[in-house]
Amino acid sequence: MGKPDLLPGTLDMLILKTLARAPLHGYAIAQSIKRMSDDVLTVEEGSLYPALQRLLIHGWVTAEWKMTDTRRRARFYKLTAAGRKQLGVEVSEFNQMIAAITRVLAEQP
Amino acid sequence: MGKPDLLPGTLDMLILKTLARAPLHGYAIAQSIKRMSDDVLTVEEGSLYPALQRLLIHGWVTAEWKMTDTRRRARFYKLTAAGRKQLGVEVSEFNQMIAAITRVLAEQP
DNA sequence: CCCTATCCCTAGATAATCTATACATAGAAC
DNA sequence: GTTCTATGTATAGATTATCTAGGGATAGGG
Repeated sequence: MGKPDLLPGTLDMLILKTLARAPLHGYAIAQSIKRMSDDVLTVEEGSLYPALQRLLIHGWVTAEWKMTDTRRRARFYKLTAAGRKQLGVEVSEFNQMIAAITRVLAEQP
Repeated sequence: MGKPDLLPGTLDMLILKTLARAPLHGYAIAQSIKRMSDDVLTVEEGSLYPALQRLLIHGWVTAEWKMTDTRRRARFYKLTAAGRKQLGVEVSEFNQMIAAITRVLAEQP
C-alpha cells in the first residue's frame, strides 16, 4: 500500500457527509468526494464498497436498487437518523483531533 | 483496536515535529505530544517504539543512549536534516488533506 | 462491433494502530 | 529494607482500514 489517497479513519465520515445531502449510489459517492475535494481525495472502489458494508451493518445507511437517470441499475444509499447522528459524532471528534494536531504543529520553532 | 488515540497516519509527523524542538527520549516524546495536545492525543508505547524504528530506518532520526537528568538510561532521538525535510513534506500533505476534507464537510446542508 | 465510461463487488496484500506483556531502576513512602 | 509508583525500553499478536488487482455487467457513441 503506497501513500493512501485519504486520511485513514475519515472515509466513513466523508461518505456519511456526502449522503447527508442526498441519497447516491456508490460510484456517484466516490465522484462527489473527488469533485468536492478538488481532486485531492480519491476513494478507491476497494475502499468504498467495504466502507458501505460497514455503514449498512451499523445501520447508518440503508440501500435500495434503483435505476439511474442514465438507465443503469445502481444501489442507492440513504442516510438514516442514526447515520446523521453518527456523522455529527465523527465530525466533532475529527475537529477535536485536528485542533489538537494543529496545536502540536504550531509549537516553536 | 477500539477508537484510535490519534488520527492514523499522523504519528510520524507528530514525532518529527516534537523532535524538531529538541532531542528527546521516547517516553518524553509521548509525554510531550500528550501535553501539547491538551491530553487529546495519546501515544501508546506499542505505537511509539515501532514508529521510532521506522524513522530510524528512513534516516529521519538518529538515536543515542544517554542519561536523563533523573539519572536513568534512555535513548535520545535527534532529528536529521533529512528528517527535517520529511517533516516539511508531511505537514504540507497533511494540510492539503485537511483542507480537502474541510471542503467536503463544508458542503450544504 | 468495439471501446469507454458507468456501475457493482471481493480477495489478498500491506500498513499502522492497539492491547498485552516483559523487563529494569530511581526515588518516595513507610 | 521493602514496597509502591513513575520512569523508561521494547516486542508479539490482534485488529482495522486502506490499497491493488481482479472479475463481472451494460449503455451509448464511434
